[in-house]
Amino acid sequence: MAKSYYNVVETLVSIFAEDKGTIKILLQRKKTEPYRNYWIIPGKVLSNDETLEVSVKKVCDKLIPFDINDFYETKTFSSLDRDPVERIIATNFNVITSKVTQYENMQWFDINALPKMAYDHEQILFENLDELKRRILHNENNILLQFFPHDFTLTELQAFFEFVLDKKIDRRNFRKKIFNDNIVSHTGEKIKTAGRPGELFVFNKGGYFNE
Amino acid sequence: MAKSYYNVVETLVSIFAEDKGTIKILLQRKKTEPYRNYWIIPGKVLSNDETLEVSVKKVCDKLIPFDINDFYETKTFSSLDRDPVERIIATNFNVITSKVTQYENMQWFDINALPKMAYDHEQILFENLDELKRRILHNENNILLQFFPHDFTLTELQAFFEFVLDKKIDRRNFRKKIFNDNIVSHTGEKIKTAGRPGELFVFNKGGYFNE
DNA sequence: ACAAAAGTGTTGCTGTTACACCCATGG
DNA sequence: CCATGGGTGTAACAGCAACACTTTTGT
Repeated sequence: MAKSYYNVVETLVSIFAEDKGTIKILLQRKKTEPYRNYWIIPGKVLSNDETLEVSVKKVCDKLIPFDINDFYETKTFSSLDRDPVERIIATNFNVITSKVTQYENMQWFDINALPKMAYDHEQILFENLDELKRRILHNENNILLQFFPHDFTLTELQAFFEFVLDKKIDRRNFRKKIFNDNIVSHTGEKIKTAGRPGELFVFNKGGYFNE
Repeated sequence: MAKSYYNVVETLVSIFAEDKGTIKILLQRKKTEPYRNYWIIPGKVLSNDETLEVSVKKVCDKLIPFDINDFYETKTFSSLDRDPVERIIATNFNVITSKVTQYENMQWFDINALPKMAYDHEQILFENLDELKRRILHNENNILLQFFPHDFTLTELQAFFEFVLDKKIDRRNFRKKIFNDNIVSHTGEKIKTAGRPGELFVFNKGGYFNE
């Protein structure tokens, strides 16, 4: 390949959602060689008349049945051999959504139990999970509201935090902190569970953790 | 311009250094139109046989008289009109170094007193200063050691923190925290100042703040 | 001796941790 | 009445904020 100043650029869109106290990611099964039947982060090659952000929106429009209005870039990957065929520069974006009905050749995976992934896509994910967790713990950009657009019980939310922190949290201390930080509102509604019904809460729009 | 999947990509390299308790950035004066005599973040167009990281190293080699071994990407910018001539995708990297002798057409600027900058370069800087400050306050990747490879007094270090936080810090509390977090070592050396000489310290290699 | 900057401790406040029992519901 | 999960308070501890005087050097 001749030296040139033109490059192929792609966006990769890592789509995350909360599911039963865990974080899942939506991956796509690759149907062609190379890496046939491996899983990939969905994406799209960038044309020279669109921005990365427009490209991300287009990918989301194909995969998510409602509008996305928030996402963020994590990193750009440019190794010469990340694609065996030609050098493609990949910029990864993270999107948070609700876990929605499934699509052809797509599946939600727990981020702790990823399938065999093509190219450097597992690496790309790994390099961004710590940052994702940091954003969750600090509720940056109201990311918790993106994970929980619906109402939820504090037990569900606690399970999610325990997943992110990978450790048990005391129930009383957790509730104290949540109420103290003023990030949730009472709905008065209850949800039926196997035992005593739990109260449902929603996230405040402007709520931020201290710091 | 015809639609194509080939893009021009450039690296921009924001070079920071500590100077008398402030953060300075090394900018380059543009000598040609457009934006003649405006200031730019130094950079370089990427060829299809080099990675972004290699490109960053090449830029640094031209501008800094010693080896750089640490830098990090901040964000990729892809607006269609960020360059009036053609669409160029820019990935910005941050480098921390020591403030060294000056180069032709280059100058160190206080990050709070930037000159007239070309293109979207001021925007690119702004979008990354908060993150830079966060890394400093948490000493991520031993970034303080990169800012202070030499020895320093606690008064100097405190001035730097006050600059980053944009507020006064109590001297006693500051020293308590620094010693508590175990990130500096005594050298026993003193430096002459206008009053009582201050002790010089160095950063520990493995020292991290709590969190 | 005085000017200039470095060095040093204590107290109150605030947030975090650790810990165990009662309550509401369904079967 | 029992099984299941939800809801609640208090005490010890740690980190953080506020506060002023003494020490070392150069002139």
